[in-house]
Amino acid sequence: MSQDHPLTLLLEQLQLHASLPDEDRQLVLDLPYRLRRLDPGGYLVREGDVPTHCAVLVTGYVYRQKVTGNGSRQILALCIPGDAVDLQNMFLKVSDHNVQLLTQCTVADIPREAIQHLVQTRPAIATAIIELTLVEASILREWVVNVGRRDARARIAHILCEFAVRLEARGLAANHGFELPMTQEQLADATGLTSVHVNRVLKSLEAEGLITRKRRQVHFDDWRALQDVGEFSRRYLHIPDHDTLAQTY
Amino acid sequence: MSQDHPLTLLLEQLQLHASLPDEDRQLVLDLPYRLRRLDPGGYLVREGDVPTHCAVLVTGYVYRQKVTGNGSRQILALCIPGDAVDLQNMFLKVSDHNVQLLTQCTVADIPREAIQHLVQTRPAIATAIIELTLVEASILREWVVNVGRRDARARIAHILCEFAVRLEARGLAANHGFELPMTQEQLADATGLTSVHVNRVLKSLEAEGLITRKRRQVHFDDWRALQDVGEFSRRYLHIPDHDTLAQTY
DNA sequence: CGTAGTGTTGAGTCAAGTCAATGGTTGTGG
DNA sequence: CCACAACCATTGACTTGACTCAACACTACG
Repeated sequence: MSQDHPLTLLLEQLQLHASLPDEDRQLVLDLPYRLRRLDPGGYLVREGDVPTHCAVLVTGYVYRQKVTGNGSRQILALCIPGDAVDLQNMFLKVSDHNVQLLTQCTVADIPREAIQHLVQTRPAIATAIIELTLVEASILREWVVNVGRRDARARIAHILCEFAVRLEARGLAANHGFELPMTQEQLADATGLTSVHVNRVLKSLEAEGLITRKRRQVHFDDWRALQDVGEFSRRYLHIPDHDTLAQTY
Repeated sequence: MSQDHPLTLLLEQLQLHASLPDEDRQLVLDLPYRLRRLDPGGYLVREGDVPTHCAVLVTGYVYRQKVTGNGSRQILALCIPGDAVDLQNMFLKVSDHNVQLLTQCTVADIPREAIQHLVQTRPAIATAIIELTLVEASILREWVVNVGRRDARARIAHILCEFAVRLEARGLAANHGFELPMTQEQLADATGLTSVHVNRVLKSLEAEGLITRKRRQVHFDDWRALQDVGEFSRRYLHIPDHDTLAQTY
């Protein structure tokens, strides 16, 4: 399995809970795909679309979002490299939300039929996809809690913790610090706050010595305290314990 | 397919997007199960559990919930008859949330292995389960929007609309009115509000002629207006259009 | 008929929002 | 290399939707 095959991270993610048979592994890597390079702010999927491809994120970040009647936006999820961005659209007819680029990205477009065929013929892959989808649902449940029942400090601390642990688990973050490519407005849209208030909370977290910010770089000066503020527990991410990298958190 | 087989509603739900082969249908109905009757307030699943069965709701309602550090509770989803309550636990090791009974319920417990075996051997069933899971994720996304970006009036209107349409789609609600078996406190926990505020909002919706309440019975006097207040659109529920009952909404 | 769980109401408070201005950074083109 | 533009971050003053606290009313049920 060559390290620079664009679907390597996807394959790793599919094997997070149980490793696949050799043959299945090869079939995933043999999936037909076409690489695209896209700029920040653009859309990968729009609500109401009837897509024919599944985009797998190779590099960069995207987020899922919905816009409400009064024009405000809610960010629903962050996708990191290796995530299959529109599994929903492979199996449901119409997209129910938008997917927008956070950074410049490389995505691999895989035809809908190729994925469906794998699911039809490879039970282990079908199971792995079910698991992926269930983990995504679990994260969404935690977001409902975050936005519904935590105050601004806890919301922001929590989302910082989540992002760090997920990146770390996929080998994409340095220890106790990472590049957070979100503006404060995007952070606000992810936490159900306003950008003004996000700013105040970030500054207060920094003033209290929990984090340091330099550019978009965030460093955790007191990881334990930040977890406490955000009531963060890794359980809902369903990252297996044998993943030693993630254990450093 | 006998109408009073306890798994009939589950089977219908699995076939919401594509009908299953006859053989698969029979295999679903032949799943081994054990019926249990449980009282309101009890727990079906607790966070941290390692369950061995999948509970399918036959009658009654349950909800998913999580409790935060300061003791407040967030309701994450409502399950109605026909829902497979712990699919997550069939494929992930540990439960990440609690499931609590809203009303008295009858549940059918199906052994974990029986479900997994079906998924391994019946591609059409695996696909149907993926679809179910994706719809559940879509509903969760809408809940994040609801709690993150809508005011109290809209949140409550929205959840009333959702519940009504889902019940209707499964043939469980009368036209433009239904039994809402939730206390105002539970409604508050589902919308990220307090019960006091829920009370005020419900009264104001009633005063404006959008709904009528009698006991726990809710009637929609102005369905269109209620949808507008809640910015409700059925799309995210992914209920196929050919479902004529749901069309009345 | 008492008790426990809900629902209802009012008064006062507060976390977060709004509005509006200022300051910093980055990138671009002259 | 500088000037300008666009975008983002920061700050202060003020407002407000929702919360808190606390009392009281209703209903169901043993």
